[in-house]
Amino acid sequence: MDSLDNEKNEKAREAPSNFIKVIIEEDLKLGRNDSRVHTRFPPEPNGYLHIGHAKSICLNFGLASEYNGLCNLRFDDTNPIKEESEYVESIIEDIRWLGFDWGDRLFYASDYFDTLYKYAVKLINDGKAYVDDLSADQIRQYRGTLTEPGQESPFRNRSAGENLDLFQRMKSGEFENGAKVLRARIDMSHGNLNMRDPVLYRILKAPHHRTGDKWCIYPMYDWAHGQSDSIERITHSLCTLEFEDHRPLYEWFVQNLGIYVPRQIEFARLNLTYTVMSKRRLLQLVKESYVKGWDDPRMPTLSGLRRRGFTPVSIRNFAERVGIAKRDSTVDYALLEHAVREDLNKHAQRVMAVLKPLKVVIENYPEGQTEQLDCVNNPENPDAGSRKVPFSKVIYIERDDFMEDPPKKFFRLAPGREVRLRYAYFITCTDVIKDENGQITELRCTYDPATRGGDAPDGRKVRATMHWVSAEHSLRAEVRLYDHLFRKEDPDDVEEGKTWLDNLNHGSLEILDDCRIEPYAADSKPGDRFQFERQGYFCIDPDTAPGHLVFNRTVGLRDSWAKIAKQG
RNA sequence: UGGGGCGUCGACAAGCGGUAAGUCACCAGCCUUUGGAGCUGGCAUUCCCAGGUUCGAAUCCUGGCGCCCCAGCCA
Repeated sequence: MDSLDNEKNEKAREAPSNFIKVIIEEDLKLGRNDSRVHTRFPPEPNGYLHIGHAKSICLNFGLASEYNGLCNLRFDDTNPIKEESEYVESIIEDIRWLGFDWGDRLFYASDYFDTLYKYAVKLINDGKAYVDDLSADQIRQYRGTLTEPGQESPFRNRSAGENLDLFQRMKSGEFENGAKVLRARIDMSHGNLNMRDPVLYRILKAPHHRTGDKWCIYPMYDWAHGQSDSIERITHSLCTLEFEDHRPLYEWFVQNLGIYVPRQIEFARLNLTYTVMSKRRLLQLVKESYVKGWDDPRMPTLSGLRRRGFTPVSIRNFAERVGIAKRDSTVDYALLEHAVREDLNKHAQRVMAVLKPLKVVIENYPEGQTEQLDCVNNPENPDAGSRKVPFSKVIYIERDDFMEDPPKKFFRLAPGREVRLRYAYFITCTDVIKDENGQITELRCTYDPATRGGDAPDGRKVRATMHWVSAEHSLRAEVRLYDHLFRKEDPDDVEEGKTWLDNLNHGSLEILDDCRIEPYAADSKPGDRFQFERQGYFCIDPDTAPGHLVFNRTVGLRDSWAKIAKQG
């Protein structure tokens, strides 16, 4: 291989560029931040991580590794009412699973509560913050509107001494929830509402998952976030678009405090078709039992996708492919599916499983005989080797693989037609047996002993190759098929008076409890992944118990027959 | 006559004054013991619109139009 080819290959493998990399490279070139790149992923522990967070995680950790920098994990735990340690644990597990490592740099905004308090005192002393006695309602009224300026609070001009005293007493619990707040003293007529004397602290007599009962006042996110980044000396604070107009406020804080100024860059959050991504909505789906939990395989949560069978690599590749930009966008769910198929195709063990069994008796096959046939484990990877699969007189095939009166383009089994049983024999359907209702209960076929392994010595061709399972040797299994959680690409596309919940797809879960799988799967463990030949990728669900296999369908194989059938 | 953003193929997304990358989806063909995978080819004479600058504009200027975010003591 010449060097040009090498160069080409390298180029092809390179992660795509984006506007944030351009900014970072510019900063590096100018020697800013001593040429450090230090990012962070700052989740609030009030819910489970979803695929949208994965985009941000891959971005932040990816950038750090690409530029030999560091990425911290920091929990933004400033609201004890909504936050729980259950969530911090799940978040840690999910990020690790995705394949990222923050070394010893696991932080919490609550680590900085003391520092933040001191910063607030400094602002008070500088006449840049004050204690306000207005109620929440009054504060809202005084704030003005989008088009009209706000009005200054009557408490805005208290002396530094009085403010200090009041603030200290807020801290020690002297006042009730909501009685007072600490506000920054900026500009009540600013066009940017965030600059109209934002609240810094509120009184919240609630125990915190880490600081316990130590605090009666808690910092607002806006007050905590930028300073936390500053304290950690984050060079590039990446966040989503809605924080764009908070940036001037964050800069006002760190500049007036005289501390390190991180650079905030905003990018568009991920939206995916056929699902919802807001934590509020995901929480509602869980709480109101529209799904079975945060890790329901239909959920776009990382725990849901994991249980569904997605691999970390597939999610990382997906995150890379969606790109980073500032434009609001909604990514086609098919891109996510493509990413798993791509990974699983290369790595998943092939196995034969019949989802909807139809009994087939091979009349000329010797009664009581069993053969062990050689089957390839993964045609994409010769090193995966092969396995033996038992064949016998009575087998099951897929109901959908037989049609009594087939349309022109249907190549599979039909009366009088010959097809191949994968890795086994050619069989020809000789008889169709039905019950009193006319339902097909069984097929009679003959086989050609000369076609053992699936090749006809006389060179005769068949149009179809079908999967099968020996009735006597197969294992019974439950298989859960999943479809989109919502019927519409955009769940918010509703008629007057309806809500996104009315777009829930009630057929998103289909349970098949009489599936048959070849014995190879007998010892599989939760998380094991397979390709069921001709059908899709499946993984073992944690509900699996001894003697009761449960599979989740991660994603189906692309199905060109389904397309043809649909067209009629 | 509030502020902040954004408009490039059905969906994402490069492009940074030199004549529209790539990916998904889709279509056609080849190949095939998975109607899978793979391979080949097709898929924006044009970048929201209108003017202007320039030899040359998706890129620069002017003016429109459209979409998103902000009035939590949530993050």
